[in-house]
Amino acid sequence: MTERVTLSQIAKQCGANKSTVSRVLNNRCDASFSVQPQLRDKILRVARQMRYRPNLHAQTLARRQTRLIAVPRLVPSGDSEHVPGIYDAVTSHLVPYFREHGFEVCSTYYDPQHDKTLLPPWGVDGLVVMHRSPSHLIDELEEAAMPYVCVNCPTGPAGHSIQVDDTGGAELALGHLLALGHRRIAYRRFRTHLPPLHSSMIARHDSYLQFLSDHGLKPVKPHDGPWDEPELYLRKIIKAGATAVLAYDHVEAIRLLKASQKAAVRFPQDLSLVCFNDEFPCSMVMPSLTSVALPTAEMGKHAAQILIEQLNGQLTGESPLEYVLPETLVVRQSTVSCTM
Amino acid sequence: MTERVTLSQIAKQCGANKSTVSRVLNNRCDASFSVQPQLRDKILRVARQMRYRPNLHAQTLARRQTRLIAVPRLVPSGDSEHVPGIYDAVTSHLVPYFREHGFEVCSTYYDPQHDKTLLPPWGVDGLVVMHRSPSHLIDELEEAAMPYVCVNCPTGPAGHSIQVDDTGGAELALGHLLALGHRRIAYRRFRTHLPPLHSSMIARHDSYLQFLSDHGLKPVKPHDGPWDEPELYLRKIIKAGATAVLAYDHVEAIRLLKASQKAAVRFPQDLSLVCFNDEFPCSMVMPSLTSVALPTAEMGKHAAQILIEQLNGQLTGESPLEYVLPETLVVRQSTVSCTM
DNA sequence: TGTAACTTAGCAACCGGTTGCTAAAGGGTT
DNA sequence: AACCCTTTAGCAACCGGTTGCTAAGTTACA
Repeated sequence: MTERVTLSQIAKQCGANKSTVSRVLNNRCDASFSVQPQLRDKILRVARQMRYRPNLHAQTLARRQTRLIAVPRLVPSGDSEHVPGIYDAVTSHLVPYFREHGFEVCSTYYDPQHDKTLLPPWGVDGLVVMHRSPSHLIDELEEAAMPYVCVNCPTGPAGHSIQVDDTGGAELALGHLLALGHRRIAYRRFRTHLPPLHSSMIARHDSYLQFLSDHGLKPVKPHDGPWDEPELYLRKIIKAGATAVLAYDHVEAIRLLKASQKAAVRFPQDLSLVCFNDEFPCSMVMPSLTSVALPTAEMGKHAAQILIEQLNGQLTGESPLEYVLPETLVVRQSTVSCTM
Repeated sequence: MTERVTLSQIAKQCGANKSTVSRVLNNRCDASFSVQPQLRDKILRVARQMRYRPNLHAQTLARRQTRLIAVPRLVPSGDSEHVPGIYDAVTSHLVPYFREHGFEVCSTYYDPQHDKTLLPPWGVDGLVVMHRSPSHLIDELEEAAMPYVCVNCPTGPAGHSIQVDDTGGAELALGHLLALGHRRIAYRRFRTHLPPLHSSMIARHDSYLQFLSDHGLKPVKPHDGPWDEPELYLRKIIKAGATAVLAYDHVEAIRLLKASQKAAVRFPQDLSLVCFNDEFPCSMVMPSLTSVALPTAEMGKHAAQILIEQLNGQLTGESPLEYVLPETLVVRQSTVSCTM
């Protein structure tokens, strides 16, 4: 770390004591402290001249609070292509809100392979967790009494969380298809053989089954079990009479789009397509994708709000908050009336 | 900040002095210090039992170094859709490398609207800058003698940097088109009326002009000046006889793809398409995009390497390093032989 | 037995701020 | 002039570690 201007240096310059300088710069003019305008101005001037920037480590040590929020980010393992989820969207809404309230935000990097904690080695006042994390890591947060809020991922027993209503989103999407006359609706699951990485993998699939059952429809196979390559999957569901597909996310949807040529399926004429996650490039592909938008702005804002309240001690004693935010449907070109 | 176990508490538990505990936990057994195995083990055991985690702020203060690297990230302004560049790809390669060398990495958020510095308010040992930043911010880094390395963006007079060879990349792309028989090659500029946000906007365009000129070809208008909507742009270049397009980035390319229907152009039959940035979803759109891949892994690794060497004082006195890394061409479906 | 040399561990200052408490200076009143 | 109150500002301890130096205890050797 490069050497910086310190309080004492400023104090010496001004012929004052560093405690005075500290109080002036922090505007600590309570009943027990005051300065003459003359000295005050001099201190402020000198500090600006010397480009004084307080050492946050020292401040943290003395104040016992950092006003720093960590947002752990998953380090992508291996050389897999970076596929964007909603992390960035939510984070970008989180940051300004925290800043308005005097908190800084930093992303830390959590590598499931190596890291044994979500907590950064430097102190923070709180965390916003956006990835499903091993429960012992969440437990650790609670043991350490570290304020945190989970966004779109499972929380611990005492943790507040922001969830999205995937069931409602699925209903919007499926209702839309139903209204367009579709009766044979398939579900395209997430691209992995691994056990569910995220609760949405279960929620979206379950909601699919529930909705169909509620409306007297039968699921189109395959909707679970082993993962088929896109082309094979399309052939299977077409054979099974599907006229529409609900995809786990935009990436799956885009892969289906791509496989359509080989599988001799035309979107949307032969098959309508809806997906979760209205993120790039949903609006830019051809046909543009009808998709369920997660309320990323709201998620970010509420998460920040809850965490700030926690930090201000306004949420003690209450039972954990769980906000469930609605999703919305953005209709585009990939869904059309059923012609079958 | 929640209260944590401190050195002194451990020391008291062990009936030892905190300095001894500190040295044991940090394995400081130089010539001037040693402990009996018995005490050593006890300290280690108690520390583990009490789940001791050193306070990094205190350590930083005492050691005068943080072993923390900041990677500023642009806060997207307004509600614009998050469009991924290569930031994430590079960062994900940066992190493991730094960690292997004992450094932690955090992303900080830089908001051009409000922030007057790239430096986070807490101390860091160095920065990896990946966004074109106002030059006075870079100057500030140099004045503060803060080690930094710029990746794919302009650096200050004394700053090391990692650049990519956009000219080479353009030559690969254009050479590929040339080999396929294309002679009327258009260039699709970045989607903004603003002055160049990034040097690549100039470099790629210039390289385009240079290559054509070198090979006795004429640019297809419009390749600069006001930005046209994708559809209008396509109509214009088709009218001008274009058989291929080089796009500034994958987002532009995808937008062109989308506009093709309205503009009555077929990719790749009527128009071949190459773009810079081989990122999601280049391989997943239809037709998949022939694209120039930036060496994100290499960029991350070299950036980390240079910064670590700087931090170790191995790079003093030398003139600034500038690594220029080659780009590679990934040929996919969007480019075919010219049939005109 | 005295002493040099080595091992083991503690003292205390320091990193750069913050803050409770106290002291000095200034002003007003009796 | 003595006294009290208020304003102004400094002293010093503290936050939780790190580290140079020193002290106590052991062993080795003359």
